Amino acid sequence: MVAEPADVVGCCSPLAREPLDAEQAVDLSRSFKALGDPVRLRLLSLIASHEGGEACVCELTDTFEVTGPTISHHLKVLREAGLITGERRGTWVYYRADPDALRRLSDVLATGRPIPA
Amino acid sequence: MVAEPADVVGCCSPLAREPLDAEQAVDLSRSFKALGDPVRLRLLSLIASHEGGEACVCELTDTFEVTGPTISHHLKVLREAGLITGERRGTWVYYRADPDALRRLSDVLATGRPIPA
DNA sequence: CCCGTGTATCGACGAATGTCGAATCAGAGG
DNA sequence: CCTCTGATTCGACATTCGTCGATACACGGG
Repeated sequence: MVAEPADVVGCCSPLAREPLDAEQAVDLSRSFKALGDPVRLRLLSLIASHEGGEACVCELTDTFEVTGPTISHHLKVLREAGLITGERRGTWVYYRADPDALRRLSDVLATGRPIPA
Repeated sequence: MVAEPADVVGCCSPLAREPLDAEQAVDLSRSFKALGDPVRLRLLSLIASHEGGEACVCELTDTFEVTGPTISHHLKVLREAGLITGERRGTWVYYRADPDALRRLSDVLATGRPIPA
């Protein structure tokens, strides 16, 4: 069994407490890289802030200037980074954000502050 | 005067509260992209966790398998993303992490949780 | 003033990335 | 069964990125 990201990083390991080892860094950088594109960041935000916690792809496409295939590509990147999950219901596909994944990344960057219990 | 990132994003605007507009997204994605490389993530962590809150470039170079110019390049990327600042003191250059920048990114990802005061 | 050492910049190159149009797959409904 | 619509995959292309060696810059010390 491969270690989950959560196992590797731990629940409360801010970047500033101790140096990341190479493996942790590779793991985390994959997630941050997924956030390193404006379209993906907006997609994630649209999904996470959407009523009901999920959004249909058809609602996402109209917001951007890029084509459908490009949206699809970005959703795949977010999905493979573990930041969102997708589910098909009939004709439409709905995506929702993974709060645990976001929180994990947030905690890594939370320097200096005590981690809320 | 150009708006600072902190002004654009606000101090407590998580991704999931409301959709990021295009400008915010471009701004934030630049920072996350800087974190989207394993070497840069380890560099940042080494700097942030180093005693005294700062680290000399000479101490960073030995940790990695990459050459000096490459380290220099990654430090530049982190610097231009506003995540670290560099200062020359005599022969050596010392870098330190910017806690505000890290906290700002952390807060953006802190979904659902109340922001600690 | 000239080295020697620590950093940074430059120029180049292969690999990865973002984007598109065309083609394909998945379901719903005649 | 056929077709229409929504979503993904495929193949291609220009751009960006990470890396290196060579070179240039900044200081401190003989």
